[in-house]
Amino acid sequence: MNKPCAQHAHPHRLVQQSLTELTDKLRARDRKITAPRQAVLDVLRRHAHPLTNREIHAALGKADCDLATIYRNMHTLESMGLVKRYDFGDGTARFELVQGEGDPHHHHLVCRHCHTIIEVEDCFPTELEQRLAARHGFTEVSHQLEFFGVCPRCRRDGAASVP
Amino acid sequence: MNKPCAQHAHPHRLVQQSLTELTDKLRARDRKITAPRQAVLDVLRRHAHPLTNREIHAALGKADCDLATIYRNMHTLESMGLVKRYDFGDGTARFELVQGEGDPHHHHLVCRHCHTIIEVEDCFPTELEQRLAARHGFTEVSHQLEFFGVCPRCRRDGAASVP
DNA sequence: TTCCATTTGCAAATGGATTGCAGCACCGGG
DNA sequence: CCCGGTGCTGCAATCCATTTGCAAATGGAA
Repeated sequence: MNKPCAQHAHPHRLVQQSLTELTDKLRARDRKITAPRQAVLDVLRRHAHPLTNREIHAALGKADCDLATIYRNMHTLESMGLVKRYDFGDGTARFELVQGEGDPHHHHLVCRHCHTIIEVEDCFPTELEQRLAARHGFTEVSHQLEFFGVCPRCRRDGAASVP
Repeated sequence: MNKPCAQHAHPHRLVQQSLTELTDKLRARDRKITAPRQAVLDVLRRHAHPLTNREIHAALGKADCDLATIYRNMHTLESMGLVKRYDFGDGTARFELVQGEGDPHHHHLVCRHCHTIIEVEDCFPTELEQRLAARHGFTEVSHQLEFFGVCPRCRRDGAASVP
């Protein structure tokens, strides 16, 4: 709670939940098991990094479904705690599957040029968060933290990666 | 650099720069001193918290100018380092005047209901930032951190403040 | 005062996200 | 196994922050 957490924890977040498990979670919450929903969960399941709704939509092959449906489902899944929303400050939300109950939230290190994403297991702010809550009488406190920079590759290639 | 910084630092960020000083900064960077620009700076100068472009626009009284002009100027001022952009995750950017050279960036604690903003002087992540940069070979690293919660007043009033 | 690059106002265009609505599908009860 | 109600979906329209094209207006150096 006060420590820098795992130093060199999982370099990649691996798929840990089967589609069946995820489906069960839907069922447990009285949500209908629909094709679009399963397709979305399956896409998220096989990606280690946050995806935008558009990326999810593109990743759906033949299971294609309406973008609006994806937007709606992401809200649903988020409120159910199955996915977590991240904001990289570029105006589009990104979603990642939550790995079970005690999955501690994490942060990201994003390349400003090629948008490569590195998962960051460390998390300091929680401590600060407690202090702030106490000092200002706030409740239900949470925080959002992301890191930005230029990755080794983009630095080498010059800033010509993404205009 | 490794410490939690000031514990009970300035509860409010005060106006520290005169309009003249700000204007001089524009001049120093070969920017034209125009009415809209001065008006915007003056509005920011007299507000202790981040403002959205729309709020700035509304705050301009007779000095009214086009919203697009404000958007363009905020980009300019940001690239000049005169203002800093903040993202509270609600889809609209907010800007705050940077208090001179060594003004250490800071963060905010925002009420999810009434959107009250509390300036947070503490800043931990810089340390983590260094570690991340080193570990992954990233350069020009920066971070963005904001806290969210429910303020004492909104908790009392029930979640009826903002729909 | 003159000239030109920078700015501005206005209107149209973008792009992510949301919503109204009618039709379809999941799934518990019969 | 079939039926009906509630929840979902597709589609199109809409919202809203932000951006952009363009011609006219304006700083400010010569």
